[in-house]
Amino acid sequence: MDFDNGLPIYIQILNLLKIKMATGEIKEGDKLPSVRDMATELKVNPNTISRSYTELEKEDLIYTQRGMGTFVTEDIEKLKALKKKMATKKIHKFILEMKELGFTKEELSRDILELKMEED
Amino acid sequence: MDFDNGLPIYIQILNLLKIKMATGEIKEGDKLPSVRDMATELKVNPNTISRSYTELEKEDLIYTQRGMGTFVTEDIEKLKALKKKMATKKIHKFILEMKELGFTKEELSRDILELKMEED
Amino acid sequence: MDFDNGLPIYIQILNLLKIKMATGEIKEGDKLPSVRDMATELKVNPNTISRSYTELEKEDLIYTQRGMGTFVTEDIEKLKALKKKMATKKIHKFILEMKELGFTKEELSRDILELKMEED
Amino acid sequence: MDFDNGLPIYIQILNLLKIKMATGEIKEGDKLPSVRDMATELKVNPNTISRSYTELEKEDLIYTQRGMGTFVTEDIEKLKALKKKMATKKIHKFILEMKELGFTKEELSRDILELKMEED
DNA sequence: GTGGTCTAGACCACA
DNA sequence: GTGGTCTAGACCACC
Repeated sequence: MDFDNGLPIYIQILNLLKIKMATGEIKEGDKLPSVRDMATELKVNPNTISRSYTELEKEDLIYTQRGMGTFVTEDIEKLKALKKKMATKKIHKFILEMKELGFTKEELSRDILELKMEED
Repeated sequence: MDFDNGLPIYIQILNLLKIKMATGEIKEGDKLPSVRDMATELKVNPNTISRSYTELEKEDLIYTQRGMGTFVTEDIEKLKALKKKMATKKIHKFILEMKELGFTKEELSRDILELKMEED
Repeated sequence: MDFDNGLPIYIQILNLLKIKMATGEIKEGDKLPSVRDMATELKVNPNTISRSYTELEKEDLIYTQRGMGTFVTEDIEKLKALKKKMATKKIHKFILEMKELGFTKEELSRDILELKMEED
Repeated sequence: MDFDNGLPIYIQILNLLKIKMATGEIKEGDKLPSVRDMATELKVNPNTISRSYTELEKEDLIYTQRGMGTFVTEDIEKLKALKKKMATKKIHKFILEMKELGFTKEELSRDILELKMEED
């Protein structure tokens, strides 16, 4: 796992966790690794992990129990909403940017399918 | 024109110019506004505009003639390539991210078309 | 009963007991539930209850008889004083904070009455 | 200025700034001291100030201009709303807590006025 | 053991 | 000069 790109490390970790929650790789109620464990595993300072967790907690996606650890929200609806929210946000942004470049949605729809052919 | 979001202002301006070049709103050989003019127009520090121009010059998309000003490249192929390059880059990034969220290209292709219906 | 907010759980429980003593819901000489019973009832670690009791004992509001359990003080004056102490402390803090915000006591006195109208 | 009490320093500073904004001691558009300046002035680590600023920015009460500094929101309505919000929140909390102790609003209203007599 | 806070000092991008 | 991020290491309260 690299953190080369320009984004802050704590954001990259936070996004990683969000994706895992959205795809169900991490489920409701699951215990997240302790701040220290995750820090050593990712070779990052504990403060950095702590910050990722704090941000996620502000979004009500995880919660902490004092002295017990950090857990994914029990509210499965939040996790479902997360996936949908992340997806539509990305799609809208994509279409907006491509429109600026002069693409219509039909072209995009077709290009994406064709791209599939090339890559597979 | 706001520069509220997280991106550096010089990047936002740079992208704006790129899009104008890609869509033909600015054509090969066109003269760009002087650093100072553009700075006052966008209410931005001249250094910021200067940096945008410098970056574009590094990409051979514009060039400066001392005492004359800054101009878009005469090489029309570069501009055509620009559009294609920007588009494919965005598309690849988009598909990659959506795959992480568990979407297939077929779903994306369909979703984009459906999205069209809702919005039009 | 939730313990979501920022306050330490043992403080919340301690305050709860204090209020019950101040309002007479728990009376002088009453036996308190055992640490273990209260812990299971409130779904909390026994250590936490233990700490609440210890703190109350330091304030001479309760006492323990080895092998018998934990009891509210027999000194009825202490309980009366408790109510007054808690009240004046809260009032002073409140007025201090509201003064910082630029409110006079007259305004507060009036606002509280008006607030009553709205809520009843 | 002491930071003795239990609250995190960054919260205390944050609250201080809020009060100054609510009372108009700091006005819309005002430039706040730089992170470093305020840190040396309050004899606190710059990170701590930074955190206070970050939290206030999340509440849209201040904003930062890259490389320029940190400023109070231009939106005067936000500042007015702040005062009202802080006040009602404190009042409600106060009344709630006093009700638990068995006080009616009429008693509170009277007690606050009487308290005035004592203190002046 | 857990997370939360704070300090000290560093580097970076931005204007 | 500005704020943003990160590391290193420490202390604390809580469970």
